[in-house]
Amino acid sequence: MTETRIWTSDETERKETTATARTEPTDHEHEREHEHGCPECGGSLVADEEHGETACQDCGLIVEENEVDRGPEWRAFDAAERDEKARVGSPTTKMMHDKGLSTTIDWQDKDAYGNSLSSRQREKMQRLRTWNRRFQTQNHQERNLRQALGEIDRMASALGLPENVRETASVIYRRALEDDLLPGRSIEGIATSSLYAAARQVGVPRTIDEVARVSRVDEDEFKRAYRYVVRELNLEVAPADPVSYVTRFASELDVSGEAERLARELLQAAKNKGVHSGRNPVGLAAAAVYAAPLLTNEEVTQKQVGEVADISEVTIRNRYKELLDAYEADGGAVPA
DNA sequence: CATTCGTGAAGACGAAT
DNA sequence: ATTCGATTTCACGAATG
Repeated sequence: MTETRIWTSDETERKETTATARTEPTDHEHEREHEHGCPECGGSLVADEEHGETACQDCGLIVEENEVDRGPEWRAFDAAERDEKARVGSPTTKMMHDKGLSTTIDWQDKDAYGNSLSSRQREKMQRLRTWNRRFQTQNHQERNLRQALGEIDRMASALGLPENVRETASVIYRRALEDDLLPGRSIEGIATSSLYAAARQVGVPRTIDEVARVSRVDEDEFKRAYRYVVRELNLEVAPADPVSYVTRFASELDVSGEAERLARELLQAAKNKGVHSGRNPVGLAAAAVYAAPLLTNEEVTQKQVGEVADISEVTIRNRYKELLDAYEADGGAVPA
């Protein structure tokens, strides 16, 4: 059996039609590829930047999906060489909905010049179409993914979350998609939930409020979706560690490093005494960040802490006493 | 005057029925 | 689906500095 070379690049059709109606001027650093017309009907192509796809205005054919353009990693010195090299893809990543690979296959058994194909070739095309259809039935899901991953990326940036959180969020979202959790739910909600869960799993949690603020869904829907996702996916999301909020709250309040260290100790003591169970971790962190400066004679009001942590003053009051008690009982020397 | 503290009513949530 | 228990929040007033 002869080896079939599937990486040949000649399905790249490059009709040189005059530049068609682009809805917007080329505003990105890199030049885009679709100045030619639609291969299906010849209609003009429209690049939809938001969804990252290029579609035909007339027949709706999606010519190129997932245009996450990271720029070519090659150089071409003339047109021929460009054609030669131009089909290399972007690096694949889980953050791209189809890892950058997708194809469209015509249903007609004709070649590019309109001639009929041999039976052998027809058979081959049939096989290819079968597979392609499988991808296309996933297409609506892929659309979801594309939009969702974009959202995840946007929110993660807004929250200053590192790359690995986005990757994790992508994985979670994919699982949700595969398990058919989406029907009846909003993409936004699930995407937001994925990100929130990912942040917690990776150990850099954000509060529900923080996440909800950058999300397009309201907080209630977000929470509902989150619980749903966690339950259905059996995600093991340990209660957030209060300590992981301390640094952020402390720096926003400009408390001393000494106080911040003390806050961690308070929380550690609380954990040792088991005072923390059932309580809102954010509340604990807030209380610690309020209590610690008191012990080091710094000025921080409940109100200030409450604002940066989105926790009511009442809760801080209730918590920080418990923290101090636990700290004392745990052997910490409490300065008067 | 601002901040802290305590209280009861009310809402939200998870677990159990 | 409802009920129950615990937690959190809100609103208020009192005490403290």
